[in-house]
Amino acid sequence: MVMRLTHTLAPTLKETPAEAQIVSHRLMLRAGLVRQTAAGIYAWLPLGLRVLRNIERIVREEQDAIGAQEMLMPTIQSADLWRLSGRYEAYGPEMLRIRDRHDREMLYGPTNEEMITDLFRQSVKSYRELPQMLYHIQWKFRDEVRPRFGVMRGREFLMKDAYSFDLDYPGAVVSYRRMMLAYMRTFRRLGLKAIPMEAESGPIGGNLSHEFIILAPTGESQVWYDAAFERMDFSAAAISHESATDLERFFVDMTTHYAATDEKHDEASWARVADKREGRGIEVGHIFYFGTKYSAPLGLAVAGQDGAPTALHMGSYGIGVSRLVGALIEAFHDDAGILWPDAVAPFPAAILNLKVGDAACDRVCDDIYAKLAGNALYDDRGERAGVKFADADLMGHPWQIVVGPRGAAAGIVELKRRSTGERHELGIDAALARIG
RNA sequence: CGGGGCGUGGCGCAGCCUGGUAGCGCGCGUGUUUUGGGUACACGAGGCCGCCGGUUCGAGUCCGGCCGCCCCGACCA
Repeated sequence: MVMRLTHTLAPTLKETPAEAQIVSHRLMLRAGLVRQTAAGIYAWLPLGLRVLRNIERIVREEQDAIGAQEMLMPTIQSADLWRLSGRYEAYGPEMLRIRDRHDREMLYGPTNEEMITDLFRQSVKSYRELPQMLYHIQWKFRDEVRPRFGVMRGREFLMKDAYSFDLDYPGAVVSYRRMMLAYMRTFRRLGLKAIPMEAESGPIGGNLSHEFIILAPTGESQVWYDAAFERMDFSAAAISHESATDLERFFVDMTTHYAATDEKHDEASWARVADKREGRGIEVGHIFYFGTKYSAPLGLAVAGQDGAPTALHMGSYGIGVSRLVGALIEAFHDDAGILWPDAVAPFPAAILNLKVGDAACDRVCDDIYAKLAGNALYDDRGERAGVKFADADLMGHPWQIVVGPRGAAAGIVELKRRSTGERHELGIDAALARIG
C-alpha cells in the first residue's frame, strides 16, 4: 500500500504543542505520529502505528528465534488471581481497578505473571514438558501518578512480556541467558546500542536481573560503562541459543565488563575500568529470574522424575515496545526532525513531487509510486517545495526521492539520504536500486 | 502525593490587574502571485473564552466550587 499524503492522516505541526517537553514527545506530535487523548494515553495515527508495528515485528522475530511461543492474554483480569499472589493488595494505586456490572472486582493488567502462571498450571503436569517460554505483546496499564515524556512514560503502553518455566535453577539460568541473547539481537536490529546493566534482583538475590539501557544523549539517567561494550559484536551466527556453552560464554561477556546506572554506580569498581565511557541512557527492557515467587503461591508444580511435585522456577522478561518509539527518536534526531533507522521507519522513502500538475513530474512520480508499491509515502500535495522538504525531514523517512521539473523531463531525480544529508542526481531505476 | 503553573477558533499566544458585545501570528478555504528549503497580497470560514454557581444593568475579565492538562520532586516498562 503506497500512501498518498493528500489522503493520509499525518497532521504535521509547524509549532510545538505547549505540553511537550522532551524532544521525542515534541517530534512525535509534530510529525503526526500520535495524539494524546488523556493524560498518559495516546492514539497512534497511521505513521506512528507503522513504526510501532515494525518494532513489534522485530521483537517477535527474535523471540520466535529462541523458541519462545507467542500467545495473547487479555488486558482485563480478575482480582482473584492477584489475591493469590498477594499483589492485589501490594500493588497500590498504580493498578487500575474496575468493577463489572455484577460488581466483580477486575483490573486492567499492569503485567501478567499471575495469569500465565495459572494458565500454565492448568495444563502442564510433567517435567517432560519443560522447559517452555511464552510471550505476548499486549497493552498494559499502570496508573502513574505523573505520566510524562509522551509515550516514554505513558499510563497505557505496549509491552512484550515473556515468561520462562524450568524445572530447576540451572535450567532457569539457561533460559535467562537465552533471553538476554534475544534482547541483544533485538536492540541491535533496531539500530540501537543497548547495554545490559545489573539491576536490583529483589528478595531472590543472585545476579539474574538486568536492565537494558540504550544510549541516547537526552536519556533520563546517567550511565557509566566499559568501552568494551561498544566493540562487541552479537552477530546472529556467532552464538547458538541452543548451546548452553555458547550461552554461558555470551553471558560472561555481557556481565564481566563494568556498566551501571546511578543506582548501582560504584566508584571503587569504576576506578578499575581502563577504557571509561559515560553517557545518558534510557531503560527499554528488563529481565529477571524470580524462582518460585509465583509458582509456589499459585500452586504451579509438575511431577519430577521421581514423581514428586516440584515448584517451577520462573523468569519474566519485558521490552517496552511503545516506549521504544520514543527512545528511538531520543537516539536518532536532529534539529529538523526524526532520523529513523531503516528497520523501523514508517516508510523507507518519501516521494516528493515538487510540482504537482507538471506533466513530467506527475509522470515520474506515478512511475516511482508504482515501482515502490508498498514502500513509500507519496507527497502529492499542492504545497511549495520548502514545505515538502521540511515535512519530509520532520517525518524522518530514511530516503527522499525528490522529483522536480528540472530533472523530471530527463528522467532524473534527486535521492537524499536523511541521516547524512547526502544528495545524488540519478536516473529513476538507479535511485530505486539504491533504496533497495 | 507534596510544591508550582495553565485552560481563550486546529496550533502558539494576547486580552483578565482597572467588567462594556473577543483579538494577533501560524494553519484552513477561494482568487491572484510565487515556483528546489515553510512566497506575497486580497477576500473568507471558524470561538456557548474548560464546566457549574454567585456578584453586577452587564462577566473571558471579579468571587466560590468542580473538571482537565502541564512542570519540579518522590515513584517507575
